[in-house]
Amino acid sequence: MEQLRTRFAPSPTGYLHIGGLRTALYSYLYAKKNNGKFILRIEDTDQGRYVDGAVDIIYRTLHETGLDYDEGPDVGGDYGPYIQSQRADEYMKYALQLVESGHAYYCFCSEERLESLPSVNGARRYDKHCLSLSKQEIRRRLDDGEKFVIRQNMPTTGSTTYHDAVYGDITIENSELEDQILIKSDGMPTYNFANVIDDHLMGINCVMRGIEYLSSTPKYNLLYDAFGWERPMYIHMPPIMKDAQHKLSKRNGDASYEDLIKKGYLKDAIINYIALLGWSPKDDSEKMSFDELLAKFDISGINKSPSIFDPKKLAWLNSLYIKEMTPEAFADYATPWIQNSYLKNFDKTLVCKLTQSRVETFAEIEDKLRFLAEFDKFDVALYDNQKQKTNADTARQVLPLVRNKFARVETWDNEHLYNALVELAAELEVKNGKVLWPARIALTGWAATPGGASEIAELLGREETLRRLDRSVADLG
RNA sequence: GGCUCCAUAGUCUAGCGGCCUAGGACGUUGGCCUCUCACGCCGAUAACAUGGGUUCGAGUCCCAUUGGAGUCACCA
Repeated sequence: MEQLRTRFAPSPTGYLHIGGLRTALYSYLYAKKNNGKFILRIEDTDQGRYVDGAVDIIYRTLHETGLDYDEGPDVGGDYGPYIQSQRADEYMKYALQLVESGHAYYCFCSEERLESLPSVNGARRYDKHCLSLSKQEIRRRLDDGEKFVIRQNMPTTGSTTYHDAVYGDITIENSELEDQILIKSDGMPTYNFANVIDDHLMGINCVMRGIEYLSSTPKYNLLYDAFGWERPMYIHMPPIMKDAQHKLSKRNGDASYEDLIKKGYLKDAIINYIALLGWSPKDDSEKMSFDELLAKFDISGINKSPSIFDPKKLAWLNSLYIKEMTPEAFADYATPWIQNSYLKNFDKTLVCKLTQSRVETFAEIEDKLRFLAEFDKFDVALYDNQKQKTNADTARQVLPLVRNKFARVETWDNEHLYNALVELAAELEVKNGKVLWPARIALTGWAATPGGASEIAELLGREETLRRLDRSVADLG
């Protein structure tokens, strides 16, 4: 059997979007599942939209996420070059072949004439005006150096049907098809044309892409037919939405892969989550490693309807990946966030210990412990706690004793500090909560904190702990 | 607007005529655990868009309506 060859063909116009990444993911998974090849091709036929550095982002993101392509601009291959602007010469040749066979024709129409065309149902349609030009006239105008484009000559009757692996059979009336431009007046091919030529030349027999191409696929097929080439297998996928009405897009400032990484999402969680957007495994698996994804992926699990990107679920998945990291790995990954904030002045191991099970993204670490850096006067009502039976009055009695206990603690760590507090409670013949609660409030001024009084005291250090205790006692009057 | 496609809870989804008094997950929420919070564990909440068919039987098939998406560029 012929080897499966599929490709990811992005345009270097900026960051790699979540939708694009998912397309690459599915293509990669499907290719690998079938012992096929996954190819990267850069579609830069529109110089106007080229963004510097965008190509590098594509390479980097794909490699970082493990979507290693077998052939591509930076890794080579037998079908290169893999950048369309470097294959520019090829396209005209094929377009001319189509002109020769009558499947395409020269068009000299001016922009003004095009704009004057009547619009039908809200859309202007080219009227095949130049199709009737005589050979001599075309020759003459070409010799005169007139600007031209080459258009595909669509049949006006009949219909075109094709099969999509996700959406099934799709039929479109040929009369709906416009004589689209194949070669632009600057001599460059349009995306649609270059795509077909390159896919064929590169032996691509499986095309996976977004649903936005579903309705132009008949045009592609007509091109394949005109050349007498075999049509590829098509797998279109539904869009990823920001909400019910809007697609996720960089234009609206929606998160790209890089943004998510910067916010502290793990690449495994991102991949895992987007795999689940529009696809589901046969079983009920949710959290899946890359290898499990590879084992379970199947195009029959691809959904037909658009799915909305849910940051909450991504965050949940991310927290799962964070929790399963070893403390060392977590500390390692958290380093940039810690180093770039007030947290750099605190014990990293302790900071990590208190936050690993409490954050969904690394960016949250900073917020969770902000009381370490900011200790302002707080409302004494915080000492009120029904369950522990504490309030400002009980705090006033207990806090000075806590201070004294702490002052005498020799080894400043959680265990000793905790024992000191429990000991105090025992001496006073009260429940632990009666001293633990006010102690924590007095040290932080926060109703809820990661870790308890002793853990926070350990993090603050002896000096700062006693200082805060003194101040809180003073504030109680 | 024309054309194409889609339609299970707030969200992601399972379901391919009887196993569905619709399953899983996020979220929300009650409880347990607990030095508060978080984690973890146990429970709850909420859906087959509507109307017609077909069939002994419909979330599953057909049609219509409604809603949504995509597309209609010398952009990809």
